[in-house]
Amino acid sequence: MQSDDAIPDVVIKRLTIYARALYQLHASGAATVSSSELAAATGSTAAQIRRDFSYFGGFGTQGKGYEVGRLLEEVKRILNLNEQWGMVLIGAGSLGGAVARYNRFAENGFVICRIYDRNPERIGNRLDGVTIEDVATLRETVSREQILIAILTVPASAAQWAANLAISAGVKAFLNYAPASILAPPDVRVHDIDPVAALQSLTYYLSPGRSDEVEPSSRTTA
Amino acid sequence: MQSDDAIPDVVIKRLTIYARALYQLHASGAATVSSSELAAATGSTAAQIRRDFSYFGGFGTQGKGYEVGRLLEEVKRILNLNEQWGMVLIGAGSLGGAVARYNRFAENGFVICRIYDRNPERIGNRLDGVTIEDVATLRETVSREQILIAILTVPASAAQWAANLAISAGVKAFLNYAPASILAPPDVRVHDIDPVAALQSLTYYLSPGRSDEVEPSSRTTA
DNA sequence: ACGTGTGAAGTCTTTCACAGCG
DNA sequence: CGCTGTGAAAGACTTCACACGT
Repeated sequence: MQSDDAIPDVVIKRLTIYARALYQLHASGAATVSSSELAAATGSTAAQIRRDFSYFGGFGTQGKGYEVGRLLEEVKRILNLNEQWGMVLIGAGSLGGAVARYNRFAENGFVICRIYDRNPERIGNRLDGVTIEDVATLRETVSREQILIAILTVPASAAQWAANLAISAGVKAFLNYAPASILAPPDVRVHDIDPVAALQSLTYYLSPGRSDEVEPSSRTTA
Repeated sequence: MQSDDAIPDVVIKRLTIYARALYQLHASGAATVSSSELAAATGSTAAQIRRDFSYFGGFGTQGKGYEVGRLLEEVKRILNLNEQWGMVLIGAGSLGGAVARYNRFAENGFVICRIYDRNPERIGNRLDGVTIEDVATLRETVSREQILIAILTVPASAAQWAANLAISAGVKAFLNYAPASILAPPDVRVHDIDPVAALQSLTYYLSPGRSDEVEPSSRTTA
């Protein structure tokens, strides 16, 4: 009741986008950036950016803008990006394999420490340098190592089961690649990555009837 | 068209989640579903679901609920899922390879027709049965074949360039795997998939220093 | 009885617009 | 001056709660 200054989720999401742009600005040697410049780089608006940073007190200088290095550090601090995060990958099929080999995780401080599967043919194999273990051993190991993040790359039919197991081991955050809704208690956060769902929401905005042998009479112009 | 005012984007996004649940319900033989049952299956609320469908006129029967097959068909119609959508993949590196081999696209009516790269060493190779072509030929082919959807799997530094090229060829929707913000005109829609950004917004909610740091004061809801 | 569809209310988010500071 | 930070207004979305059809 005392500090109901909860930051909206959507602000946190935008912070990650600002961080991405600030990394680039920093690398390119820019010293300062204004809210309108950052807006142009991220597809946001200047007012939005100023409001977003004002939730954390504001990091700018009037008349000048924001100091790029300082702002990036502040964002990293807010998002807890100054430490390495250990993660567990559940599901070592083709999707799990592709995710395990995605270099940007480790480059950004997210390290896959453990990989689990339930298929005996996969257990014992290595994937990107990590041995695939029996998912039956997940709870004991993950809770002992206090891993808080799990990546779900299991079939949809196993997703809730795997999530429940991870939650019972203390996992508090999921990156869910399974095409299924995960039900979890409020202190556990789930971020879904479903490329097919993403495409399906894009096609809503496209008029039907293109490609194959459609006459060139119907076009979009939306 | 049918609508007098625009449907919120967030409603369209939820429609894809409802579709996922309805597919499963339909496959499991369920004849009807109530808004509260669908809410339980998708992590939404009953009122939300009724409101969402009411944007399209409402598909239910009072006292009974929704007929699963009918509702699924309505959602598919709204989202334009009754046709095959051709897509172009730009960037045939390791990420592009993984995306090209992701089976769920074709299973859901999204077919990668063309694959482009700018690297001569890759051009001519095949990826999941499709020959990698020189990106210099993209504009001519994509505009002729009226492909409206592009998947971007290029490095961040090439993302805007590739997007501009695709837009000039008539592409109206992007699934953007590059960790960069794409700037596009308002009639072009971009959906970003950035797993690192997703993790970064998850770690905001995790207290840093997981092996110690048990602050008895600050608790999230349990 | 039961569960939908929807005005109305409530809550959350964005945008405006400008005071104030470097 | 230019640009931030922020009250206030506007707008968007969610939830409530109940009339109504089956």
